[in-house]
Amino acid sequence: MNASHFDIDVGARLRELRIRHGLSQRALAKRAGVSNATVSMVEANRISPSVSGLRQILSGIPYSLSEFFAETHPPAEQVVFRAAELKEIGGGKISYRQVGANLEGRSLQMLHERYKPGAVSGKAMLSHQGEEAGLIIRGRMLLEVDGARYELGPGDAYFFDSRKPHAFRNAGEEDLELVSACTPPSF
Amino acid sequence: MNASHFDIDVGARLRELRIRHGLSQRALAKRAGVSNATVSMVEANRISPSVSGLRQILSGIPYSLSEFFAETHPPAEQVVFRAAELKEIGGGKISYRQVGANLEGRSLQMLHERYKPGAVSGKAMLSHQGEEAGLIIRGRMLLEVDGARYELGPGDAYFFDSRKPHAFRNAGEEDLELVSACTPPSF
DNA sequence: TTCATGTGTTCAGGATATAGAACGTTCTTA
DNA sequence: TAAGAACGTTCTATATCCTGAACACATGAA
Repeated sequence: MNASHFDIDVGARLRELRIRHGLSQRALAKRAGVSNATVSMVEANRISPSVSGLRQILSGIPYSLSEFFAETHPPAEQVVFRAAELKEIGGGKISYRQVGANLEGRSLQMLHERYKPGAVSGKAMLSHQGEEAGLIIRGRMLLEVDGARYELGPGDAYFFDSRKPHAFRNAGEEDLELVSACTPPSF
Repeated sequence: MNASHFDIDVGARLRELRIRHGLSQRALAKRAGVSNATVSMVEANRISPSVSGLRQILSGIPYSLSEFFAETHPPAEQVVFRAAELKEIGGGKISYRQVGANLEGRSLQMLHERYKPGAVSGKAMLSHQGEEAGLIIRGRMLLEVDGARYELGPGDAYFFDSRKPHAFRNAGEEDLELVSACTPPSF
């Protein structure tokens, strides 16, 4: 289904979190209300804890199951991206300039977008969960989300669930310029 | 620590996913290589499956543990936020204007930021995992990430892992204006 | 009706996780 | 040195999960 099923190493992940928070196995066990032996064996992958058991262990850090199983992203390398080197994604009437080079494994995507007058984009229905937001820098935008229409000017912004059908249009005579962000990356 | 620990209902979640994919308990059990009794009891929350057991069940859908435990966000309400109604978060020399009213349960946060000359902000060490990105609209910014310093002008952008220590400073004589996004929300 | 097939649930026994107490090691401090 | 405390690991009885086989109910066909 979704890519990247590099089945998580529960033991290693627990150990990593515990140590990052400066806790010993016994300290964590005490805070969580479980035995230190359990923590030890879970970390060594000698046993596979029940979901409720793992939840209890994590409560001592504290961490939620969602956070525990959230994909771990490799650290970012390049920090600053000059205006000239922003990667051009679109072409023609719409220009998407992406902040960041390789978004593989990232949870955030930011774009510097330019729409020529009359340019339209958008998606009918969406694949995966996510959110997107944007803020208008220059020009006028006509936004349609889930059937409703809005006209936005400089300083105005939007925020919605990516699964809703949506469309963007340059509603003015000059170029439309905006900064958008979405999670997770859609390209 | 982080808010929103509405402990997930494992049984209900599994049942929801199974039915959404048009599978009976037995069909799922067969594909996953477990007994139908297990699926039944897990869905009824009569037992709390081991992590490995749950992983095996999910392999029949298929679903990863990450996807299974991913927070389900309530649908967004308001879509458009006028420049005048963007919620002001900071004060004084730095103004943060947040896109979106209530970010509880959201994974994305976007800010329209203004720094007066000399204004500084940033964090030494970070609590939780996440990423942040930004794009300069006006003015000059001095960015420090993990010890390295960069000067950015209009159109320039940044992207880094939130856990790295970082600081922002208005390095010019005029106001600094930028759009930033981070995940997950830090306020 | 009667049979066949589908659904989800419940039961008893073998497999596995967990608690509590022991173990061996590595420090620090006297 | 030795004593003490902290660390992670290992042992054994008990609690829990998980299977394979029944169970009860619904639907559709003959």
